[in-house]
Amino acid sequence: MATSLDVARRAGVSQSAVSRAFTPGASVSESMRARVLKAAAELGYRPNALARSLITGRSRIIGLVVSYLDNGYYPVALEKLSKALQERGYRILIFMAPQSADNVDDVLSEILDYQVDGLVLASVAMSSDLVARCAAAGVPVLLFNRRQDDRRFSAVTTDNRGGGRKLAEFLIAGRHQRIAYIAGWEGASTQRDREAGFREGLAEAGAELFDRAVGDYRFEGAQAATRRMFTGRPRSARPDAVFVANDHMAIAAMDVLRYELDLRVPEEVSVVSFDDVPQAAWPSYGLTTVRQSAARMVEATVEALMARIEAGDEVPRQVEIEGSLIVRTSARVPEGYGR
Amino acid sequence: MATSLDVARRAGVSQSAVSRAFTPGASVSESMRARVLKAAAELGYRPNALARSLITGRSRIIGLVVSYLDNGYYPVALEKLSKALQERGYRILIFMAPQSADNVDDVLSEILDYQVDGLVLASVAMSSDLVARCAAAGVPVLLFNRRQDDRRFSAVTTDNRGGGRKLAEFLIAGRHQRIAYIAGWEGASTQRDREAGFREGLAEAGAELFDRAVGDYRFEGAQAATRRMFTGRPRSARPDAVFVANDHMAIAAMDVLRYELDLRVPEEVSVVSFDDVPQAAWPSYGLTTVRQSAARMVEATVEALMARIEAGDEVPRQVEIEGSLIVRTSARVPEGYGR
DNA sequence: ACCATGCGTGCAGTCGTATGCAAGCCCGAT
DNA sequence: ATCGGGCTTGCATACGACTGCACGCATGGT
Repeated sequence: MATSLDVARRAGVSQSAVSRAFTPGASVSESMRARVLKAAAELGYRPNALARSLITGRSRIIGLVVSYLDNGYYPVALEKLSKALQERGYRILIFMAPQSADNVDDVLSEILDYQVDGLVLASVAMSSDLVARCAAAGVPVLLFNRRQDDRRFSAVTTDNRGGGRKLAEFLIAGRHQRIAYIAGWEGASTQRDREAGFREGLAEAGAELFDRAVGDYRFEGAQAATRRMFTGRPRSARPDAVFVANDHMAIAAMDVLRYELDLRVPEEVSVVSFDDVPQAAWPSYGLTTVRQSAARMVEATVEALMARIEAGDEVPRQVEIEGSLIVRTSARVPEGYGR
Repeated sequence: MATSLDVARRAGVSQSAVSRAFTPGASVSESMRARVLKAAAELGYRPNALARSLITGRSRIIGLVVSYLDNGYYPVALEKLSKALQERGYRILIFMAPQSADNVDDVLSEILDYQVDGLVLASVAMSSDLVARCAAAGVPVLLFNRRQDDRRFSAVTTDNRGGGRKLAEFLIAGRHQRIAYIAGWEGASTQRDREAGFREGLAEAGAELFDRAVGDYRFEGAQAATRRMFTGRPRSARPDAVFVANDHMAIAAMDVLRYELDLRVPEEVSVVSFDDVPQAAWPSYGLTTVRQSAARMVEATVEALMARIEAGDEVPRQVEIEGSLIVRTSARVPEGYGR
């Protein structure tokens, strides 16, 4: 690999000149820049990003930690995030978080070793010890799709509580009598907020949860929860509507209802959920769901990160994006919710 | 951030000693190492990976270029790849390739600036100019799920030709009369190989393609292709079986067949495809497909990369993994293909 | 003719860590 | 007591690029 010194020698200039020719805004004459670029092209030279980062203290790398990629929401978000950051000259160093929360700290430490300019945690929590280290290192942390009451970091979420409430109102309007809930992983703020909003919505109509099970945001978890909830009971003791905490689980639940338990959806059971993953729109499912707009969340994420990294803002931001109800075919549609 | 020099001072030793304490296999006494680690812990010190890479010439970063993340196969592969590399102490720098192949070179150049130790191109092609630069930089390139006749880089693929042939045999055995094909993006080797194998299989049974359309490996492309193929013709002029070049498109095709055209699958039309993405197993689709094992492909990928990076092998490897036919419910099942 | 101004350039030091080399130490063998 | 050898340690330099500083030169105004 050619270095800036090689280029300098070939162009008959100093190494500094080469550096400046590649640094936007540096003080170089046009003729000098042209000469350097010519020599660089001949040698196939490109600046070494690592060496540059070492001295500037900015790597233009954003660390991303993700836990589940099987949930269709995250690939979409990742793709958008990556593109948006790429446009601004940043790259993504990606880490898969192990299930067990203990190891997350180890993984995060490794990321920090790479002097990332920012950290995005997608549905992942972090220990307060690590928070302190990030703060000390001046690395802004952004929680994507997770809230933590600690105000030290930025967070971008959907209005999960409001979304939950909308779903409750929708089901109530549909005159459902026995409304159940299949919960996500209880440690997640999305789970807590969605449930809280849902319960609030029911309570306002004088209703309450008919049944509840936990699916942990996992496919198999949702299958098991559905079976538990619907088998071995007389028809009148079974829910006639279920809010499944996210689309990923809702799809699993619907398939169990239809293909294992021979129940018709939405005629016998209405299913609603949250996220609006691409698969939710597939006609086989047609999930009525609350859209958590990946585009808007990513936009807010990038903006918040750039504010801290480039503008040097000190105060973390907490952004909450509204979720809109998308009415499809998986649940009985009440009057006035025309589709 | 604390540096090795800070640690050295606090422990009352030289900076070299600190470096050695963090370098596995270096010559340090146990007592010295303990002393250093203690001081390091007190300061929250961790070696700066960028500085280390600068001097060792190895970044322990693997560049990954992906084009489609909406096809469920890639998230799965990405997750496995990331985990496997993480275990070996490597991280992934990810890049989304734009649709237009022109920009891929720019993107790749940026990756190379980070002195990656290796490059994985998932279903992405690269110009020969870039190939030369990678070779010059000593960066091994691995084509994932794509073949290129250039033998200079390693490639890991499934036996697409063999898989296509298996599907042809399966459909023939099912006594299908009018067998059609919906192609992927014609520039892709997977597309060419799958089609070639499929045609061979048909030819051996004395059959040939009844119809053909192109879906470009895109969801909307497959929908359009299906409509074109099945509308405005009498029943007897419509295919009674379709091989759709991958699951991602097959799902789109099935939904069009069932929900737009009111055709029953598999009773009126059999659908088979390739990949075995997670969604293929969902009972709503139950795709009969050729499994392209992500686990095995990733395993081969990591192995090939490590051979070149760590063992210093010079010769690129071309690995082709067998694909097995997974029989589900989207196609009529002939005798002997018990399920 | 003089000086103030400003731009363009090179020099040299810096970022944080790794590592060849030589010096120091301890130990056992002769 | 002497010597050789192995194990530790520190010194100094290198990796590749950025950047503050000072200097040279051309310019313009008086």
